[in-house]
Amino acid sequence: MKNKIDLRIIKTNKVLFEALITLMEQKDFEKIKISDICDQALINRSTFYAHYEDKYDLLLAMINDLKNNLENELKKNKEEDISKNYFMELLKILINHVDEKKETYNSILKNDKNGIVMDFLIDVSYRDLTSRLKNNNIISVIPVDVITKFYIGGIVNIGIDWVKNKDKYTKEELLLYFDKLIPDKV
Amino acid sequence: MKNKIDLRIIKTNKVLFEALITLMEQKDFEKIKISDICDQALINRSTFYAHYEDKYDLLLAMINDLKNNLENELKKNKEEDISKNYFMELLKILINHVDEKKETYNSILKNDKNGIVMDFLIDVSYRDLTSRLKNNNIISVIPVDVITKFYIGGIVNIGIDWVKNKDKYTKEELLLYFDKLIPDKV
DNA sequence: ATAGTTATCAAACTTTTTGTTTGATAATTG
DNA sequence: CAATTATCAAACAAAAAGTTTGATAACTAT
Repeated sequence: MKNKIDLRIIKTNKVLFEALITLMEQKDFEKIKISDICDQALINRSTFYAHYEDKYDLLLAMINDLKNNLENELKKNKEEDISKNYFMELLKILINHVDEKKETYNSILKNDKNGIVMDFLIDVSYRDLTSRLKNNNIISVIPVDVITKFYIGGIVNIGIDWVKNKDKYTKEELLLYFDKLIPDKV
Repeated sequence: MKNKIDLRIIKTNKVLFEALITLMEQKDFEKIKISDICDQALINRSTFYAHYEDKYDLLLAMINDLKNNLENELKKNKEEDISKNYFMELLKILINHVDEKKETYNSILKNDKNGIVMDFLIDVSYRDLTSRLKNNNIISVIPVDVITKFYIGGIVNIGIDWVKNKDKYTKEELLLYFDKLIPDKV
């Protein structure tokens, strides 16, 4: 009784993800029909319904997949000393992760209405960001989660710009900008 | 030959806007049917099509209306000395504007996929924000529009939080937070 | 106040898209 | 290789999107 996942399922998911990304590059999510997705993915429409309720369900699955991917990436690179301030390390991993999946992120960010990407970035970076800000004086005046939202908002907004305009500046410059813009310990 | 706008048109637009806002408070934009909007607005479906192509068209019209509204607000309050640094003034007007239309902004921000609100906030505040940052040393290291995107992103992200959780902190506190978080001239 | 204009309406209709069901077939697993 | 099951095509039913019509009521302009 091994619980191996059927290869066909994996394959179907893969082509559906790819199809949706391709289509989202071309047009607005609103305008994409389920039949468009199936045509692009070369699968039968009834197969789509065997896996997902609707296209929004598919989008959420994609975002979730991305999140898991990032979390694994972080786990791999971060079994070290917790006391240290790893925020810049985290940003570096994050930037590389986004860089490798630029098309996906570009498509998704355009359609991430409820800020799900924003939310999981907050999730992922909350601890290290507050750690970086710990001894800074602003933290005594403003609620921590407000500060966090502020800097994550800034990071994501620059990130969106970077993803959209791939070649305006390099990964290294991006990282440098973040370092300058986010206050360090005093 | 006066070109007065027919009252019925104004009225229809009004009820359509209100209907969409009401529905967006209740459910996701994706799930809202045009017939839902018409039912809520108490108008005939063919009347809807006489005005808008689809519901997305309606949403865009609403956002545009909001933008015009804000721009008028700013014009009224800013015929003064240009040389002065008005950024905090601008934020104050902005906060009041959003506060007066909290429900609308709350609904729209949930569905503003392409960052249209973000874009028009950048439009509106670009000049005064760069003016505030002018003599700050970061501006020499990082491209101006990158810095702008960073701080606008932060402001909007806190703004979203504020709009969603109306009573976590007051307008005055919000303004104070912005003042602390956005570096001033040296 | 009224004549002329036009936005809205109800109702019936076509087209598009969604969602479901069937049984046959081919791919995968153990 | 036998058993399972995901995919398929094809035909459906149901829901939603758009369109068209001619009648009516609301509005504008004189």
